[in-house]
Amino acid sequence: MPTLTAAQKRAQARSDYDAFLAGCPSRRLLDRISDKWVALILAALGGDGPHPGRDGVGEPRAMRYSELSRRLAGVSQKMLTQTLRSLERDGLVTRTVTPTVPVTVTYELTDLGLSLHDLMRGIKEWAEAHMDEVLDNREEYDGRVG
Amino acid sequence: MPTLTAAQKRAQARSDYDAFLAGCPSRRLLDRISDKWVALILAALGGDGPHPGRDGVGEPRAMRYSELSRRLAGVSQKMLTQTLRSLERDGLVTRTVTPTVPVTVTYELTDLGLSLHDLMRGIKEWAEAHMDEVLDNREEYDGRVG
DNA sequence: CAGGATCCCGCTAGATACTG
DNA sequence: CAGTATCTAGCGGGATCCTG
Repeated sequence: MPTLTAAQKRAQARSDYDAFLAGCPSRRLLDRISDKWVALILAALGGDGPHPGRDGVGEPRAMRYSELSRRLAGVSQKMLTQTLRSLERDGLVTRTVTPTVPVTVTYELTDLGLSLHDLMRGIKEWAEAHMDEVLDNREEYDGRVG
Repeated sequence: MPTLTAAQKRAQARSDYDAFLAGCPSRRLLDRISDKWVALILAALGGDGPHPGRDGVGEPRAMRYSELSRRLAGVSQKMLTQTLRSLERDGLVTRTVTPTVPVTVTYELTDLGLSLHDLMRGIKEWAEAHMDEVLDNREEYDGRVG
């Protein structure tokens, strides 16, 4: 039997995935990554956000748990831990434990996570950039319909 | 007093929005658009998905309610209607009622919606393209952690 | 055809308390 | 510091019935 490389098998399988189909695994994956905490965690680890003198763009970097917790204002420990675990399981972030005392845990994007971040960053920035336009649209809609 | 153009006001306001902040409106907007139904509706209206002989890329087009309902396999009327209303209110899609009998309703992307679609399409395609990789990662993680 | 209105269940986010 | 464990209220979301 002919041996397929991983890349070949992936190319083969890719055409079989369609998120429009209810039963397709990619539908569930899409659901997982369509999450505000995922978007914000990837953005944080990807180095987004206001940096002094650097106009909101930074390098991907490792961040500690508490650092993330502070950055994602309002996130509960539960959601942060839970989302990080899910991302780790899917291979989007790595979790590194350094046996200091107290223990130090850092999270970092994998290459796979970085590839998603490049897309997700756009979403977050879109939301911030078009906020006013959306607000205007809502006002107009509510006045027209409401 | 100096008059600001809409573009200037938007540029001014943009720097005030930060989805990392819990109270920022853009956080809620990010939450709204981080939704699998939003991703799939935009993808559908943007002309994504398998087209006979066209390798999954199509033109943006108007779609009827029932058409969308069929395309997004497994979506309930409630979620479809609800999501479409939200998108309409935010100015991402237009809703056009044609007084035939029975009535015909079509949805179409606005320019704003189209701009988001360009980003969202990437997410859906990412999920489909990297499904196998993620599946492998999960298997490895589950075996390692158990 | 394209929804509106209701009922209701399940899961999940959030708060709280505890720990290595 | 970086979580785990537990509990609960709330609502997301599906099912169902109805209508212009």
